This record gives sequence, structure tokens and C-alpha cells, in this order.
Amino acid sequence: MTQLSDIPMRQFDRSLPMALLRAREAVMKKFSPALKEHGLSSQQWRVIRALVEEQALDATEISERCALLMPSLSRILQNLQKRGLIDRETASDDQRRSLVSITAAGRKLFRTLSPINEARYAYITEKFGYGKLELLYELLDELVQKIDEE
Amino acid sequence: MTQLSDIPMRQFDRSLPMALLRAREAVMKKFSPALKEHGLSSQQWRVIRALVEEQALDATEISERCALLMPSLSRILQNLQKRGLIDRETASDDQRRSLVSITAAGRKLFRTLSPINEARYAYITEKFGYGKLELLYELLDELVQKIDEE
DNA sequence: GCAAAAAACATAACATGTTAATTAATATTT
DNA sequence: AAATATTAATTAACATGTTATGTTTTTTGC
Repeated sequence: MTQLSDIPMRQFDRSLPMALLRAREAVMKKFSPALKEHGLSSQQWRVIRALVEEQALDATEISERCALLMPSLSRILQNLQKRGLIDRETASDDQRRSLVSITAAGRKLFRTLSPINEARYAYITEKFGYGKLELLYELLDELVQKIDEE
Repeated sequence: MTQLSDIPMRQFDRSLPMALLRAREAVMKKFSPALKEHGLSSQQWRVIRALVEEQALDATEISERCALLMPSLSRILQNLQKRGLIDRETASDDQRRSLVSITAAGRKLFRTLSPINEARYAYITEKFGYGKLELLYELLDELVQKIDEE
């Protein structure tokens, strides 16, 4: 006996934005708790990760690499600087640019959190399957590419 | 024996949350402009879509179907009600529940926007390929399922 | 029946998403 | 060189995301 509440909403299941949103939510549920214990949002963590890989980056470059709009990034950088996790200085060759770099404290926080998050990622990879994960990355990349071209 | 510290650092661009975020952003770029012209956010649009398909829904049910947390939904419903797009009344059998339904104005707005959005969706389907889109839905569903089970 | 627990919804507080406007510095045009 | 346009970053204003807390109503357990 099928009740009304058992009938799936086909229209919503076929919503690409919702499907992507739900997937992201499910993934974030694995990563957020550890970050939160150290007072970091996923966005702040993205910035720290980007900075660990480079000597210094200007805000625009961080914005692109982390998929953050400049107004959000502006506030995030102010926050991280206040907490002593990053440093900023204006570029000598272009006074408009502000060069951001990670501090020793920021690097230390990264080294603490990184293995925990890598373990979570390994768990997801194992649970979902390495091949499927690669396929998913490929499809997502191609989707973005096809939509953005022209 | 693998220790946490032995797990290799994965590249920054192999971040699942980021890949899902970028894909969602790319897709939303196709849908947001039409919604914005009519003063709707994607979240508000989701709520309207959900209500069009039912006589009435309580807030919790909307929250689940639209993937919106209750605090966000609470504000969104207040907004939509103020604009005359939805109606609310407390359920007779449970005074805690508030039953939400769409108004004639809301339904009219839906009928205006729906074909535009369907056309955008058809465009993405054609550009990306129907088969790949189906595969993507499947992978996303399975990812959520695998992560949530345990 | 009644006190305690749970459920449904709202509010608070703060971070982020999003578009527009602003400021300051650099590039371009004439 | 001066006027104009462009660029980098910030700020403003409002909506949403997120966790915690509060309020009211219903349900449970005794």
C-alpha cells in the first residue's frame, strides 16, 4: 500500500542544483566537525590550504583558487589575520595588491588538521570507490566546461 | 602499516567539496538571472516549486524537500508571505505545525518562470549529454547514500 | 493525570553568498 | 601630462548557512 508520502517527487530528484547541493552537504558532514573543533569554517580552511602551497598569493588569486567571491574573501582574510593565522603586505610593484601569506601558527594549525581531513577523504574514497570518485570528478569538470564555453 | 602522517597530501584541486561547489555555481549561472529578474532567489524558487505540487506542506516537510535548514526556511517563508506568494495557517490537529500553501499570485509567478527554467535545463542537458547527466545523478545519489549509511 | 521528554517552529548571533557601490592605484587614451 | 578607463580590494545591504537557544505544543512514562 503506497501512501502519498511514499511517492518520490520526481521533479525535485531531477534538479541538478539540488543534487549537487545534497552531495556537497553529505560530504561536508564528514569534514566540518573536525574543522569546527579548531574554530575553522570550510571556507577558512580552503584559504589556509591554498596558502600552504605558495609563498604568497594576492587576494584575487586566492578568490579564484578557493571559489570565493571577493567580498566574502575580504572578510575571511580580516578574520584570519586577526587570529594570527595569516600575514598581509601590500605588493611593492602594485600598491593595490595585498600579498597574503601563512604564519607559523597557521602552518601549525594546518599540520594538525591535514591528516585528520586526509583520513576522512580516504574513508569516502574507500566507501564510494576510487574509480567512481575519479569518474565523478571528470563528469563535474566536464559539466562546468560545457556550461561555461561560449 | 599506514599511519596518518604517511597519507600523501592530495592536490588542492582534488577537493570533492570544491568540485561540487564549482559545478553548482556553473549550473546556477544559467538559472539565477531569470529568477533574479522576478525577485526570487534559488532558495525561494525551490520552496515555490515544492508548494505547486501539493495542496499544503508543513515547514518541516518543506525543509526536507528543499534541503533548507529550518532557520533559513523560517525567514524565507516570512518573506514569501509578506509578498503574498504563499499562505500559512496552523494545523487543526497539531497547533505546533504551520501549513503552508501557494497563493494564486505564487502560482502565476511559477507559471511564468517554469518554462524559462525548463528551457535552460534542456539546454544543459543537450550541451552535456543526456546519458552523462543521468550518470551524474546516479553517482551523486550513490555518493550521498554511501556516505550517510553507517 | 502529571511531570519529563520530545517535537515543531522561531529567534539570536555570527559567517558566508551575492550584487551594487565605493575607494585607491595603475593603465590607457588623447 | 591630463583626462579617462580599468583594476584590486573594500564596504554596504540584504539573503542565506549554521549552530545554539528559546517557546509553545504534543507525546511519553510513570
